[in-house]
Amino acid sequence: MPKPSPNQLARRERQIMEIVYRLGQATAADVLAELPDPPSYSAVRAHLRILEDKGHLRHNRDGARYVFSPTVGRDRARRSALTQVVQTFFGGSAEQAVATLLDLSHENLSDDDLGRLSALIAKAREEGR
Amino acid sequence: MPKPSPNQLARRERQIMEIVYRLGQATAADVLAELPDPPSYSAVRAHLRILEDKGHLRHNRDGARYVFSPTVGRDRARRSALTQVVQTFFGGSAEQAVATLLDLSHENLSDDDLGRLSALIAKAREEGR
DNA sequence: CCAACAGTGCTGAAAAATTAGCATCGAGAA
DNA sequence: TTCTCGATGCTAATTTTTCAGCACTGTTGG
Repeated sequence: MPKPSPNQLARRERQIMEIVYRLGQATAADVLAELPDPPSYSAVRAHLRILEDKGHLRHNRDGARYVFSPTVGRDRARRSALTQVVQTFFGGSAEQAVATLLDLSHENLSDDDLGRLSALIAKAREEGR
Repeated sequence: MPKPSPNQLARRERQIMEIVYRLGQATAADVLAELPDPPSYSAVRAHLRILEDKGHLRHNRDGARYVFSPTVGRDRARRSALTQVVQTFFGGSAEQAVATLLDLSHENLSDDDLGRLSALIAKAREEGR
């Protein structure tokens, strides 16, 4: 089985994968509701089936319907996505990425949040030496 | 003029945009060299022209050839990309994203890097209160 | 000046993505 | 049980993406 590579996905497929990642899990109806320029219901189901074939999604039955979830674990998907962005937009500099992230959402970060991050960095410095 | 929305791009178009973002600017030959499963030279040029039509790229002449660069400024593209990832994979939690980023590349971060970040956080805490 | 070369614009066609329709199956209520 | 509603699997057709070829233009070195 080939490893799921999000970069190879077509436009709709990618949109759907993002929705499923964002929701954690989703039915065809859920996806349809979130999709921009939504196509028909059966079109969405067709995509879900294809994405399952390709190994990006799997489904569990819930009564009569299928609930889809990503095959790649949450944490791994997160790391993969961040790595991608850091490479593409920050020349591989994680420091720059963190700096931008802080600046980007400093209004949304509470003092506690910042405290925890500060502690994290301190710990990293400890381990680094 | 519609705002360039990377999420609407087709597979090849997105791959090409990522290359141009990574390189900062690029000629058709540059893009071709970086492209996986590379098509013909003229195919790449066709894509570049279309991307320019769509408003994602612009070009400057350099002697005989065109050098393409993104229309969206570097900083804005960075923020947009990070926001996207934070929303999709971290439920909007920038703190979690930063934490993952630190863990992800703590091996690549020098003590100086961490020091700078620490200062950044301290500054954010100052401003926040 | 004037080849030789590298780059461009455009067009038409092959390949892939995207979609809707239809027949079927299963769960739950009466 | 049996009917009904909602969900599924599949297929075929339209639309979009992707691609290569060709004729033309500009640059540059001899």
